[in-house]
Amino acid sequence: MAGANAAVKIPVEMPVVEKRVRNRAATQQAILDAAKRLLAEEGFQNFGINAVARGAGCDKQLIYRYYGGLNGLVEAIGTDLGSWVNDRIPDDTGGMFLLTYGDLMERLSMLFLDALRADPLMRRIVAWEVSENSEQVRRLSEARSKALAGWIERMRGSLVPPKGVDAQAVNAMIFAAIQHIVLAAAVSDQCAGLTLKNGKDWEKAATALKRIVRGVYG
Amino acid sequence: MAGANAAVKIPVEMPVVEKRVRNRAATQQAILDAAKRLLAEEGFQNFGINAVARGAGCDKQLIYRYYGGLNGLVEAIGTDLGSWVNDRIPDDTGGMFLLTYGDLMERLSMLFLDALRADPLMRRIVAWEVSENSEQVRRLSEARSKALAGWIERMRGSLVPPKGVDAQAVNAMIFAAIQHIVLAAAVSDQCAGLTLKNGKDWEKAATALKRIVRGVYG
DNA sequence: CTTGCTAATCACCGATCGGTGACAGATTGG
DNA sequence: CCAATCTGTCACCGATCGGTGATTAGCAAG
Repeated sequence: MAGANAAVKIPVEMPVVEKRVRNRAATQQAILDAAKRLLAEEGFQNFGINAVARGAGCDKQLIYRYYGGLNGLVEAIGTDLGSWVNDRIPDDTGGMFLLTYGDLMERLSMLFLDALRADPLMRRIVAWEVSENSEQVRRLSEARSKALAGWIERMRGSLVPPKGVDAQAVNAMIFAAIQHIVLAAAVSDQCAGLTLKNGKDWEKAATALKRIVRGVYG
Repeated sequence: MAGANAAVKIPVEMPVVEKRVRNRAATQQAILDAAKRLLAEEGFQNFGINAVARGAGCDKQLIYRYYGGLNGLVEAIGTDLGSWVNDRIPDDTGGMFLLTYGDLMERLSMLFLDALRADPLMRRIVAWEVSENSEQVRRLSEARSKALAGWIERMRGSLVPPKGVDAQAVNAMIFAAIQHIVLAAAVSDQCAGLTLKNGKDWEKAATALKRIVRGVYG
């Protein structure tokens, strides 16, 4: 820039940027936050040590020191994931009385659909899960599925699926449908020819989903 | 290995590797084949100019010359995709008489499920679609959905969905479920707690899928 | 054989990647 | 006050990335 001559010897009296305090806990948190933010906003494609360090505004060496590298950092994200899920998906029944297994699954479907739509980090992780099978993503996947299974179990209460229906397989299909449609919509606003832009589109999707659930469980 | 001393001065009389013939068409095809193979086997993560050139056993410069770079190459893959789909998914009804829309959708679901399970390239492309929104993947996505839509339209014949059902939305859910469950199984042999390893597991998944279809369309 | 044309290769560029060793500044215990 | 420890920064490494001239090598027509 102008005036960048070396002769001036002003000792940078007070650098406008406030000095970074020496605080390990805060730095660790900043790194973790930056990692989650980066993963949520940019996806797993360019997720690496350098990017996280840039995002956290610190040296990448600290990531190695405090988390033992990217693997450890991802693991820390996974640990966070548990509470994350429990914070974002309601545990109660929303004031409804779930009388039948169909009631339960309809409600679970809607809650999961909305939660996933509202959670970019979780979406990126799901996309990562179906794209790679590294150690990193396996850890994340495990944490996610465990948290999810726990939530479902808590919601289920004492309700049991009707006889003659392989509920595990059917539910896997339903959750798979939700995950894929939300992922597809997040990147291209559509899925299998169905436009998913505004709330009205999502209303149609939700209705179709409920119809599917009711078609199986009544 | 043994005997690899540098003193021997045999002028490599006849390098075992046969000399590459000067043949533009063949080279172009080799590049395209290598690209498809790489994408199918390694995924889109490490899919790049250098990797394709290595796989094709030629210089990357030729990819720029013949395809105008990676974008053009991906476009060529997309063009291939159309015939690819039509080759791999049967157009007939398998000797069945599809009397109802439910019959049709059940058959389409099974065909699509099997086709996707058997086609690693298509799987990688689907995973790519939900992970990124670059120009490249958009081209591929468009080619895929167009080929798929054409196939469905051809199979549909004159059958129409029952009144009172948003078939477009429901079918999007069904296809989303198939895609996600196949992708998840391909990388981790499971989906939403459902194990998907052997044929028996897939039988259960197929049954669940049919039950869902029949639940909606009867 | 010579002359063009073109297929194909080589060499190199700057940028970025993951990873590491050395060092500087602050804090703390003795 | 000194020394050890901890936090943070910097410089550098080799490898790989996408991308681009310049060059070599084979083929065919004259």
